[in-house]
Amino acid sequence: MSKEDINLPKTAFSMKANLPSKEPDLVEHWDKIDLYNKLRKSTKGKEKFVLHDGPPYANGNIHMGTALNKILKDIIIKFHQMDGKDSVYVPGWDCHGLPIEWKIEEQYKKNKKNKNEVPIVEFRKECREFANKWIKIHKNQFKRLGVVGDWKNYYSTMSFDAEAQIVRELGKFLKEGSLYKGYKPVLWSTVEKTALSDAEVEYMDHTSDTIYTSFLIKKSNLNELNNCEIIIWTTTPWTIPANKALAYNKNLRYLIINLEDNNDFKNRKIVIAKDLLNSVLKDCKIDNYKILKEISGRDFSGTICKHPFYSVGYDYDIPMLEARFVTVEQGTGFVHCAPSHGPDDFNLCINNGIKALETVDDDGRYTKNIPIFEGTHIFKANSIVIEKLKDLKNLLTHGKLNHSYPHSWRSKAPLVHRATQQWFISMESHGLRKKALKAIDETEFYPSKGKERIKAMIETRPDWCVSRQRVWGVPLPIFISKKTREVLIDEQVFENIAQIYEKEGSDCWFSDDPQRFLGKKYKAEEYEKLSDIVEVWFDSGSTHSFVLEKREDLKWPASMYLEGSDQHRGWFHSSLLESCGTRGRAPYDSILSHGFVVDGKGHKMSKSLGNAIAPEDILKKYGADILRVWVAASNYAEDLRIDYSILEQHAEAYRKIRNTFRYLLGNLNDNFSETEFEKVDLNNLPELEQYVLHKMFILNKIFHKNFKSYTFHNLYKELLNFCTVDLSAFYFDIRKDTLYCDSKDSEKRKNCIKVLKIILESLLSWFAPILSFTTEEIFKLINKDEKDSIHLKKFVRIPKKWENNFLNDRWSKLIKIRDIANISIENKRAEKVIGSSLEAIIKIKLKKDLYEITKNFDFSELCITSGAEISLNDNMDDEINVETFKAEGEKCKVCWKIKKGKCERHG
RNA sequence: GGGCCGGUAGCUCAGUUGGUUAGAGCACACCCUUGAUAAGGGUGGGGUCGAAAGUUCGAGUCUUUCUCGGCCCA
Repeated sequence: MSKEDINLPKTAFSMKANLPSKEPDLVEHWDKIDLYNKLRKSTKGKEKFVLHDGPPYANGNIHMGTALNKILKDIIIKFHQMDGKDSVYVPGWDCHGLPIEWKIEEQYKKNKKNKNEVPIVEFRKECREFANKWIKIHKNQFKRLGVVGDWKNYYSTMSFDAEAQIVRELGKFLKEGSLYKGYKPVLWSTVEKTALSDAEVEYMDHTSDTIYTSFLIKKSNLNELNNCEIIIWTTTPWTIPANKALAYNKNLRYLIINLEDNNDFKNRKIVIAKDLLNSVLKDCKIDNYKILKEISGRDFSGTICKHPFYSVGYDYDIPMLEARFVTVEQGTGFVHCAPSHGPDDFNLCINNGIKALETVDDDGRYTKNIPIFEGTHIFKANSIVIEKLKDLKNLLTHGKLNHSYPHSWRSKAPLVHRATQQWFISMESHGLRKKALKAIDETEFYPSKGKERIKAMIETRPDWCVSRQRVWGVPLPIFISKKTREVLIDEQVFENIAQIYEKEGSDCWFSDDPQRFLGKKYKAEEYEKLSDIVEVWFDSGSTHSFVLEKREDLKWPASMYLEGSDQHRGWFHSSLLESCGTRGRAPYDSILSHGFVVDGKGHKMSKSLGNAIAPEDILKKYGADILRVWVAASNYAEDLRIDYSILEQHAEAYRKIRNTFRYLLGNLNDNFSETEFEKVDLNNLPELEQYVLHKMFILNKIFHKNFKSYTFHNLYKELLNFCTVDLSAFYFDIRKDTLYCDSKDSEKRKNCIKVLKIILESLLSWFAPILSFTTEEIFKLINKDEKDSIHLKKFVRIPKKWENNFLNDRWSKLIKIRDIANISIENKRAEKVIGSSLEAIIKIKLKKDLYEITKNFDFSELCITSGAEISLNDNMDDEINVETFKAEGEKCKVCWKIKKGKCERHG
């Protein structure tokens, strides 16, 4: 007998995966066979599953987070496709916005070009080209990960039809009346008369005037506070005329103090934070005083003060508001709030129903909203304000402070926070908040905690500011009547603008005659054309309108939005508001959010820590399928850890799966044909095969349950355990004897081959969404049709009749006996009595119940020994007892079993 | 600083409404095999469930505090 006479496995499927070099060929293959359109044809007319792509920003190479996001999307899309749905995926990109503007400006700086001398249209053209360049790069990076989608017909927020639709969407808010003009502080340069972004700001030393001034309490819930005065400290005295509120911290302790020095404040009662007593005493040169009472910050709740200029035209209430940003680092433990002149102030005030006003004009002069001081330039106002406070006996002291202060990077002039005209979408005027909260309730969240997260944000968020004073974006389609100062609201105008953009994009807004946009109905000279652009969250929040609604191949609402958990405040949020405002419901049925990619210790990845891994490096070292395994095996509901040792572990698991396939292919000699599962004649199969089919029935059930709840890490674990525990260590090990040593026409062997084919077909379909490359590699090997793909297949349907709980019971008992036999064999092996288990025979003693079930069963096959005897023994402590003995006799040259006589199979 | 979420073997994950000695796979150690062979099989070791306190007959599971980490906000 030689090796040629037994049926050893043979396959072209290599043990070594070589993924980094093989995978790019498969990407090319999918391109060549036009897999995406084939998929569409294959499920044409079927129920659609639309995972609407959250557009990544077209800027910079992809990182692990992007890779995770795209792979997870691809896995889910493939799952639904193989489940029989028409699972459509149109990738998209977010293109407008500041980061790209910066990049272009940086290039200008390098080339010594001045942005202000470049026509806006030309500048925007460069931004557009920049975005296009990155879309191309991203596209290839995503395809390399195995992501299948409509790469030829992707969407972008800068496409002409997108820009047109964004105008139409804004028109809806304008028409409804929920888009209103308001004011919000931005960093402003009075020299350049322009708003500046954070990146254009330089911090330099600056000497500011400081004042301590007082606000008389008008009314308080705490009796002792009546007639007391709240002291504030500020480095911007010129903002005092714009004061609208005072802030305190409820967790601080405060003191009521009676002042007894001989000056304006003699016998006046002031309030300051306890921790700041000494610094206030020192700054204000207070020598004689008396502490009257210590109170809690909470006591200020409901307190109303008077403005220090109360008597000269500022006769409105100044409420005291609770704010966490109040600290005891410096000042008095109270902060004066001018909503028009500070972001903190603005947010606190808006949350308490106090809106910012236009208090200072473009040049830096007080407007008519500021009594007494109208027309005064704010940089000259400090001394005037200080004088006035002194006159009114409300100034404790004033001084100078040298500190770091924002300046313009260009003119080096000091900047101010100034409320400028902005455009807001109201959360309340047309019930947007209510609609959005209802929509959240009607949305399915994976994991479920996402629902609470977004709900809490919607409940408390202020009105949505949708305007920006930049150039790279969709222009706000707003004309204001020069006469009435009213906004022009006419659907025909919006539609006219949209139609122009559809043909040529939105650049023309900045270059063309306004009359073009107004049409014949209105005269351009009577209107002022806005030059603001729409903030980019409105762009991406509108993708559902110009992608889902507009495209024939998609549907509205989407089946799912899937992004990182930060998007509860981002895209999930803006899409919800946009859609609820215009269509009254969410643009998605479900939301899946994933955690962030962190390093092996759970720390965030950063360049400075040096713990970041680039997807590119993983692709080079392991291949995309290993990355896909990492995604599938990780619990995305939490943060996902990754480092090379974790990847190595997953690569190890991958090898196990690969070898499972190799065993199947080897024993089938790469000859594969699909099986009609329903037609499998169970009664003619050996029990072991029936048991394996039962196991597959159960696995299939678990598989679909986990698919339904999108818990892929559990699903993957079940598949892997099936390969390891049920196949490799059990079924495959036992059946090697039959496969290798039985003749090819033996019924038993044929039945085994039949089951191997079933397993191969099933595993290929189950693994295809995850191991997209490897399953395709195998599929190409066993399938003649070169234009076919595993991804065009459906999940196997496991017949209900494969379920066999009787066999399951029986075999779990048999396996228990096998486990005990293995321990016994291992003991003899340790004693060096035997080596291979085929050198052993086992004697099994069982109590009556087990004996009755198993007495006719051949344990030598199950335990891979040369012999096995079973006997009844009811007088044992244990239920099962197994003894191992060295097998006596001749070793069969074919099957290696040791028999006293001739081998019954091989003579 | 605030809000939300999380911490179970070296790693990835299970752990029902609180109820036996906390599970799986991988990794590790030892052994076997050399007919899945840069593979395969067997056996085994390994956890004070982030820490402390509390509720309870009983806590990985409930409560509080602390700690570490993440996201968002300031």
